[in-house]
Amino acid sequence: MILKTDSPQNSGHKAKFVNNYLLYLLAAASEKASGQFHAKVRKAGLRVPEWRVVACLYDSDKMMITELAELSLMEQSRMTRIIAQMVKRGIVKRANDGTDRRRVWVQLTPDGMALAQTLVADAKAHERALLSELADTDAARIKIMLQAVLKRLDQR
Amino acid sequence: MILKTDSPQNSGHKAKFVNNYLLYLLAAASEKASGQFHAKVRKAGLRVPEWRVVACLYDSDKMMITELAELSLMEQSRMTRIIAQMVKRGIVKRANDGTDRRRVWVQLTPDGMALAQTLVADAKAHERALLSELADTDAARIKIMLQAVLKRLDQR
DNA sequence: AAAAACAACATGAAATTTCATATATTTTCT
DNA sequence: AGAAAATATATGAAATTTCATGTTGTTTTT
Repeated sequence: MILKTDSPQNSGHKAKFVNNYLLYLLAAASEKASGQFHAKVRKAGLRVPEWRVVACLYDSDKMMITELAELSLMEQSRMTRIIAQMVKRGIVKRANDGTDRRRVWVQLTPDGMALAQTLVADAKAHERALLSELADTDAARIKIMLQAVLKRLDQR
Repeated sequence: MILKTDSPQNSGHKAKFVNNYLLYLLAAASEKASGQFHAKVRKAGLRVPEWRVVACLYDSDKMMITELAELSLMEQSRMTRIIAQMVKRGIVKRANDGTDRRRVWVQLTPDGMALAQTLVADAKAHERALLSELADTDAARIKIMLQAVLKRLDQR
């Protein structure tokens, strides 16, 4: 019986780390799944962080800078500047809070809302297509699973 | 029978978009799951993109800039500059290819390798802890699922 | 009712990132 | 072989991001 010799690259049988590492898989899945849609976002004239703001405001109609930052997974000072730009471009507006004068409420303008509706519809369509591609895999239940993961992560 | 009135915020029964949107769930799960470990990375003196390089090189011992960029989910020009910094700090070194003079092979230095070993061990421990927290959920199978998703995404 | 602690947002300055494009080298095509 | 296309990396310049900290306003303590 003839034994195959390992190729030099492989001689040690060391299992690859990265491609089997949860945090990498999550990051890679996120990046690659988002790629296509983010191209659409840019064609609509928004950058990804701005799209996140728009999507958040589509759900809530007004949010504080801090809330937007947390939900959009960004730092507050960055969000402040992103909002400033979006105000200039007429996508959102800022409003004061009647009782707590520290707060800034951010809302979509009519233009912003139009953008939001278009892009959310696109996002839903894109998601349907993506999920249908995955339908025959374990991956079909991925959303439920990710929601469970997030719940755990938020609990700690 | 008394019917509850909706709170104003909730009066259209509009289902929230963001928290049920696959691309958001992926991004949020990735961010939040990584948070803790990335703090360790920074304590070890690396930033996240640098840790990614180190992890890749732990697996492969030499990689081209382009390969590193792709696997680390970054753009090539950014990777070029990150590598330049890491060379200065003695974490990696650059080497030429004998036949193709365009290529730059990046390798860990002994110091870099030591760092890699420590951090990969930490990463594995952190992953074990994370997965054990999720063990009683659907989420336990998340890695298999994500690998399936990535396979699909890479196929297109 | 001060003082202290906390919370929300803003901002300067350094560093990083992006985008477009340049340069050098190899491959492919005709 | 020569031209054209493709590949690998580098780089200038503008824009964004980060980090630390400042400011203002509110809540909690004592």
